[in-house]
Amino acid sequence: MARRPRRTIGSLDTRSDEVLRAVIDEYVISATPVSSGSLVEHYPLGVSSATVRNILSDLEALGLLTHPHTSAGRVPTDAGYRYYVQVLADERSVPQVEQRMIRHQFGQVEFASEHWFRLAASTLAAANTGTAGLATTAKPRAVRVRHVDLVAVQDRLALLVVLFREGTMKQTLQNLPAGTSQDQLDRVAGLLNVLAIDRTADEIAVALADLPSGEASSDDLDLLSRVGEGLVRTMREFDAALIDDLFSDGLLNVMAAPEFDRSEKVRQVFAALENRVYLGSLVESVARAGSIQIFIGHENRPLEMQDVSLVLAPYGRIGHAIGVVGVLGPTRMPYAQAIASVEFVSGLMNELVEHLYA
Amino acid sequence: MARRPRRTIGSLDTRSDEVLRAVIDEYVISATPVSSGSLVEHYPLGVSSATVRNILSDLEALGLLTHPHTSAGRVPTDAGYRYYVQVLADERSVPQVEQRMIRHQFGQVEFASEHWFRLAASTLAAANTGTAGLATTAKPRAVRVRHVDLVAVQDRLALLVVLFREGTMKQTLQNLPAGTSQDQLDRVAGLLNVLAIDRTADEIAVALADLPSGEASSDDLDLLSRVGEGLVRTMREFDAALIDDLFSDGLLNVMAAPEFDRSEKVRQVFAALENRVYLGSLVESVARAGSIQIFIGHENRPLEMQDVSLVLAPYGRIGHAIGVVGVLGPTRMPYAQAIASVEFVSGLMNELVEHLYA
DNA sequence: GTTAGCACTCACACACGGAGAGTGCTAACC
DNA sequence: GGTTAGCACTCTCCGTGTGTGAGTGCTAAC
Repeated sequence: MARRPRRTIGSLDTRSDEVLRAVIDEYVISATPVSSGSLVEHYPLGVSSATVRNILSDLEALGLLTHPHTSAGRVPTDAGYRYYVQVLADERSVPQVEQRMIRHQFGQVEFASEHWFRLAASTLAAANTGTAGLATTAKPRAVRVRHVDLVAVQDRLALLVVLFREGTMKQTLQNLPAGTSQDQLDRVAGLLNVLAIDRTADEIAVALADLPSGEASSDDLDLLSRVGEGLVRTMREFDAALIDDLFSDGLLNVMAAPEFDRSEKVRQVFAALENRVYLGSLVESVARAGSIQIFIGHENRPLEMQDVSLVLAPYGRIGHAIGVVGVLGPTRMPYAQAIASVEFVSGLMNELVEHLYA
Repeated sequence: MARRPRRTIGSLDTRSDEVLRAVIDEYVISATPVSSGSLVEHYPLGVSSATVRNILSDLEALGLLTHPHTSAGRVPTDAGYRYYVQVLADERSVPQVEQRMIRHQFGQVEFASEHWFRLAASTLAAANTGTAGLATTAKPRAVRVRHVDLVAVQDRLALLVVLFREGTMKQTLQNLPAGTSQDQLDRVAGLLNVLAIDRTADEIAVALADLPSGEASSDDLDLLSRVGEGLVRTMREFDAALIDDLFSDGLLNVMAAPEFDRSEKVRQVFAALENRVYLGSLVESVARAGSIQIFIGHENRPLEMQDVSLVLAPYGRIGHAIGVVGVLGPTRMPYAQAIASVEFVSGLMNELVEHLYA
């Protein structure tokens, strides 16, 4: 299972790889520039610190590492992380014990999708120190109606509940003419079901336009077209959104990272998360790729997000509803672990979705 | 309309009041200790800085102000803010123009309650610089069923939709025996409606226990008691929660305040907001009081919240669903303005709820 | 009671200096 | 030729010292 294309960036020699891996692993833990000395001390490189220094300066020349200042250790660049992710990261997986624990938790939870998303987010947050977990609901392209329901809430007001074939649902309040009875609502709901079932917003709009109108129309038909329009509006609104709902957990973990000790930085991250347009575009591209995608630091367009990385994987069924789960953290993030946990959780969500809407 | 009990704390003389008000007003703007000099310069106190210094030291002796250090200006204490809020704050109200604008926005928004809460939160965030807006959904004590619906989602799975008399709704997925038809679901939904309507969880549980059971039970009755149990569970869970849903906006504004420039402080605030237990207790006490309540700094129990203040007002109908709207900010907060905007928005929410569930 | 004057205090900003960490280079070594 | 020991060099960090300015508290005069 070649998860990621390996060696797409020309590989370095083995020892350089080893040193780079050691630098990144060490830096991810310590969050301070790593020196040649600490490398030979903590990693079995089998050479002296002087040799390591030579290698480090080569890696720096390649743009994979930098130097805060002359007498400081080395820090990975975004390119360094990219190389690490692409070539160096060991393909690990979530330990069986944890897998069982997580599966168990998903089993425990009330059989309702919102809980799953929360759980996915919190599982991912817990699985990686210093990162936040993200989960979007599975967002279909153009939803089709499975079932429509109308319930009187008050004299001039009804709740319109729509269940979509793709497994999500929406509800909105609809204004009614005065004196509409629940009986009439039931009749109209029946008509609307026949008219709307298995159809998209556009198709329903066409069907509504074809209704006999004008003089010959009864009260029921009037109400039908009125409620139908509300239905179409609701569906179009839903279709237009790039992300339906976004659950996150562990943002506090991210704030705890030393790179975010000034609240100004934290603000940026939060502001970025509220930037649904960019997140939407990421979801889009992850869905299109159909596999786990990693966005590192400056690879993110918005300036506010150039200090963070995201590891995102799609779940759901292509052509149907697709959502994304993943983690967000500082660029200094345990990528190997993050990749493993994101892949596991997205696989799990896949199973759940499959099972639910088979 | 005596909104808050005035002069419950023994009043100082007029001039001391004026100076204290000036200190607080100035500090809220500048966020730096205010000196006697700047007071005489910016406020029409009609006395010299030496006199002001005397008054300041009196106010400090009373515990209403402090001193970061000898040669610094004065800073209000929590007690100072309390006195300000209780006695000094001018009873202002939101300007007519803004009121109209806000009403207009509420009118524009889709007639669905979730939007209102979001709008309430963002309105409150926008109305006060440096504070966040909060809104909880109206949470009834013990909900009663208005209508129940069952929709097949998949072979062994149905969506149970419950609409409560109090105006909220819940949905959950229910496991079914294999081979259950929508027809049967419709019949059972009919039975369940008869059994559950206008009843609380406990009452429904009793009614379910009274069902003819054992050998004589048909498939429908089996399914009814099964789904009924799910309904009771859902309702009990909902009843038990202190807060159903919490919307917030403008947390970024709070982070921008100079007192929160180190992310450690910000973390505390966020952690506190995730402490639903404490927030629930606040909501409880605001609901019981039936009027706007202010919680200043150390008046908050959790350590993490002793640097923030909350201004909260209830809305809804006592004995029915009650929710809370308000703002959260640093103790250095424009209280007069916050009070005005919170009272306006809670009034507005009241109107909306009244209109909806009259 | 109010105010001018003044001594006193203290944070803040800045410069200085030593210590320590870590590099880069060179020359010797294998 | 790659590897390594040795060493000079650089730069941050931290503690110390000092001057400056803001602001108070006190006193004595108004």
